[in-house]
Amino acid sequence: MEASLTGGRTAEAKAEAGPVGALAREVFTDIANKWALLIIEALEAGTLRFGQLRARVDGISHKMLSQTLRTLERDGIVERTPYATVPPRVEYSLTPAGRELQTVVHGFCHWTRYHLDHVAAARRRFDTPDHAADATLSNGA
Amino acid sequence: MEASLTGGRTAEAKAEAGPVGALAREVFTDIANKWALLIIEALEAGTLRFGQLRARVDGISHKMLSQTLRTLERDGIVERTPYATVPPRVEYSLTPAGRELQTVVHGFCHWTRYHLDHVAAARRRFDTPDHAADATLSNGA
DNA sequence: CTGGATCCATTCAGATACTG
DNA sequence: CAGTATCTGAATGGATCCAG
Repeated sequence: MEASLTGGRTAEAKAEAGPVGALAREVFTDIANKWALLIIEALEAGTLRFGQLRARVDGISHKMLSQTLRTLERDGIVERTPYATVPPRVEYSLTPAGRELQTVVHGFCHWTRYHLDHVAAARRRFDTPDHAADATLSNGA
Repeated sequence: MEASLTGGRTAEAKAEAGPVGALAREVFTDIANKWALLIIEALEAGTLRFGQLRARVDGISHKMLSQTLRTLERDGIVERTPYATVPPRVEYSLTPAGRELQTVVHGFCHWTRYHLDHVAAARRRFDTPDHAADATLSNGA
């Protein structure tokens, strides 16, 4: 039985609506946000230092990078390696699980790039005032 | 040349840092949030009505469902089909592009389920007070 | 049933300042 | 350089009420 994650009110869904489902939702929420995904994507380059990451993920703030990295480390997605040098140096890389996730994230980025034109066109259509012009509502039922 | 989406300050990245990069980031942000992903995942079931979607995506509010669906429709990911019946009936389904995205989302959900134990273990380790006990800081460089 | 609008609490996210 | 804490404004998200 494949747990659904969406957690609908079906029979099986109710059965796994316990702490497992809650944890799943929690983890899902941790990674389903743009900063987490962009960081994971950026770590495709291998091991990166804090500053390097900051340069690669355009627009991210010091705080968000730090915060998101901590979340990802906690979830076992990125590995943090501090060196006792001065000035301090900390390197971040993906764990094996993180690398698996990275392939998915990559698919995500690929989709976005590949369908940019499609999206742009869809938006033009949607934003056009006569959006419902040729709709001619299907008289269902 | 593969656009990076993360938009770092590399040479090529700067070259595409125009409206294209901006749009990419915008679209990415639209779909990189839990409600959008959960809705897309829920639409794996095929065509669903508003109420059915609401039942399938556990915990989503009326407002968020409505709002997110509009965003996804605008981006050409879901298709909205209203019927001129009374009471009104509206059906939602994935567009071809949406179905392609769905496979990626599915990988996402799969990763979450498959690595739940790994994450739980990582969290236990991370949340343990003696987190840095056996660290014995690598004396790099 | 679908969907929009409003009000309100919570959270997110950026800027800044400060420690090691 | 890396990281944390605080303060503030913006955005998210939920509850409720109203319209088609």
